[in-house]
Amino acid sequence: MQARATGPTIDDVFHALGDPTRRAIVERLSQRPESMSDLAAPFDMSLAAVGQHVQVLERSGLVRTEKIGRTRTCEINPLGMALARQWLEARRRLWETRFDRLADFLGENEDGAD
Amino acid sequence: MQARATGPTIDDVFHALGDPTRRAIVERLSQRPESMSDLAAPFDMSLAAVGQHVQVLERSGLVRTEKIGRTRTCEINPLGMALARQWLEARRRLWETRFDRLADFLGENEDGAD
DNA sequence: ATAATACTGAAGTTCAGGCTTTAGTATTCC
DNA sequence: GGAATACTAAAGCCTGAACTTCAGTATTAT
Repeated sequence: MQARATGPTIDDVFHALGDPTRRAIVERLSQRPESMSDLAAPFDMSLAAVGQHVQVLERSGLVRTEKIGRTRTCEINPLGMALARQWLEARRRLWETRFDRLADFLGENEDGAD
Repeated sequence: MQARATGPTIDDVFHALGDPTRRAIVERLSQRPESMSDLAAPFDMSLAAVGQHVQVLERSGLVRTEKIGRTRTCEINPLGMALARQWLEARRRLWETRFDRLADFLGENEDGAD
């Protein structure tokens, strides 16, 4: 039955980044990959809880994991970050072109043009 | 009593962007400023609910509003977007330098290059 | 002045999501 | 083999946050 054939959505990404613990995990993994236990150690919560956060991050394309033997290693997945960045950039383009049009409008009605 | 003297935090911004309705609001406002009512119209929820979302967006620095007469006009505030973008960029720099160091390591142990 | 509009505040309801605990499974060590 | 390690799945608890409704204020229109 192959659920979740499609990749992560923008909603997945921003929902994942909305939680401070998950952002902290992303920050740590931005520096180096880590095992589940090492990753969980500094947090004031159970290993299981951190595991759940990692699952959310994985589904959102922000983290990639691989299990070797009995340890699972987690590392950053650029895909999720790219999705987030693209969304922000797209919005920025929109309101910047709005400002440009405003500037054009002000510009052509200024001075002795025409 | 002047609460909230300090500006919006990263947590405010990403929490705000974590909700799909609020992202939809940001998308609309990226195109043009709108009154509360106009903004709320297309959403399948009460005006009050949209108003609450706008408050969250305002506290997070993603939206700016101004009340003139009895209508409140909402528009994008670049500050929040900038905060989000900065956070993403900072993480990206981290793991990219990690990759660079890896590349350097591989490079210096390869071929005769120096 | 009265009515209509455009919000705004407050209180209550509901539910998703973050956490815990417990009980597993798979792997490595001795 | 048995004991320790490293997760993982499942169940339940609990809080925060999203939404509603309703009542209230300020502004504009007639």
